Amino acid sequence: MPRTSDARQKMIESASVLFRERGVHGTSFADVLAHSGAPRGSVYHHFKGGKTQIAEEALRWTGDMMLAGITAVLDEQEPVAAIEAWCDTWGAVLRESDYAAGCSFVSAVQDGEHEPTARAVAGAVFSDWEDAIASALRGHGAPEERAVPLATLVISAVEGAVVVSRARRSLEPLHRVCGELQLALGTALAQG
Amino acid sequence: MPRTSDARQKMIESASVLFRERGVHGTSFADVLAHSGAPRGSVYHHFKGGKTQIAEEALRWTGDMMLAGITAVLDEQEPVAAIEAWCDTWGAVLRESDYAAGCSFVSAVQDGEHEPTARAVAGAVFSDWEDAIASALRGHGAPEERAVPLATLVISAVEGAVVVSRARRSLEPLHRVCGELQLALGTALAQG
DNA sequence: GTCTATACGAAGATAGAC
DNA sequence: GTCTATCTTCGTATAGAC
Repeated sequence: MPRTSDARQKMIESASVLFRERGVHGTSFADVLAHSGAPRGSVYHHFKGGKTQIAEEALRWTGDMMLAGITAVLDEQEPVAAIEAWCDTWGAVLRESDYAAGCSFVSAVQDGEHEPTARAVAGAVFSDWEDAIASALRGHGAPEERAVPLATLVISAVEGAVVVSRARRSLEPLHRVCGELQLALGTALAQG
Repeated sequence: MPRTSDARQKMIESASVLFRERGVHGTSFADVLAHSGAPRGSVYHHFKGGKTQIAEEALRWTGDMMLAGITAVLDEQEPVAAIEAWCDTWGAVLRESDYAAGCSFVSAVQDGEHEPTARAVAGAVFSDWEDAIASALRGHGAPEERAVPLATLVISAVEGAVVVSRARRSLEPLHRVCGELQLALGTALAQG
């Protein structure tokens, strides 16, 4: 017999997947229910705050998962190699979804006028990622005053490249940005 | 007496403004009419293709305006200085809108599952910008094989930085990315 | 805890008068 | 060319039965 939290967690994970493709504003409860197979009557039982609440929880869950992935790569590889690992992961997401999926947090920012809570979560998630990357850069010889700016550059450039690659339906923009980012970061680390 | 095209052009320009803040999917006809003051009955008279058509035309108009701005800066300044000019412009947009406004084309990509035409326009617009920037970089000593990748990096990083700055309600991410982009581009041009 | 039914509003689109 | 009115669909949210 399934525990009561199973349906709830399934909805969160389905919302996470759908937000990647359609954004928060573009995803309806019907979409989440169809994708998760969760019972229709349980939505407001589990999420009394409605769409705002499920969006907030799904985005936090997504952000934590991605942060874990980012730190796992940083624990095993040099920063320059880590960039390639992240871009490869994004490339797989784009290819396997035929460019339908992207980053939930970019969508959350765009949808912020309708869902301010989602935009706030995106801000917190970006900060978490930035902290993790800046910390790793310091540990690999980056000049102290450039650790945070370089981390911001990496996040911004990769997120932007995913957007451009989706628009063009090609992995080329992502590949190019990956290569240039590696060159820039390699130069900065060599100077430190 | 106003020419017939006045109301039509006003709707396009209003849609352009609203797309920056709410995206294509998040903007309704009512929003466009309220913002433009255009007569309600004229929507389907001017745009028989409905929302898809007005979105396509407004995005093309926006993209052309922005391309003109990009090339104007490139005609007057060195590439490294041009980056600062673009970031300053984006900073003003963010500040004056209290971080409500961003890039229409990022939104258009996110809304692409509902509005595929809008995503296609975004892809074409990004290509136009890339061509203009790559051409200028070639003219300022960039190695031939890096002109396009560097142009893609500039576009991706700036677009990503605008997203992160909106999420965090701070100009800091944009400023940091601006500085790091200038360093990276300066190094690359010196090598050429 | 899950169901059906339904209220309520928003948004896209159409019809026909002026 | 612009108007009002209306149709339809969709999405959020609630009510009450099982």
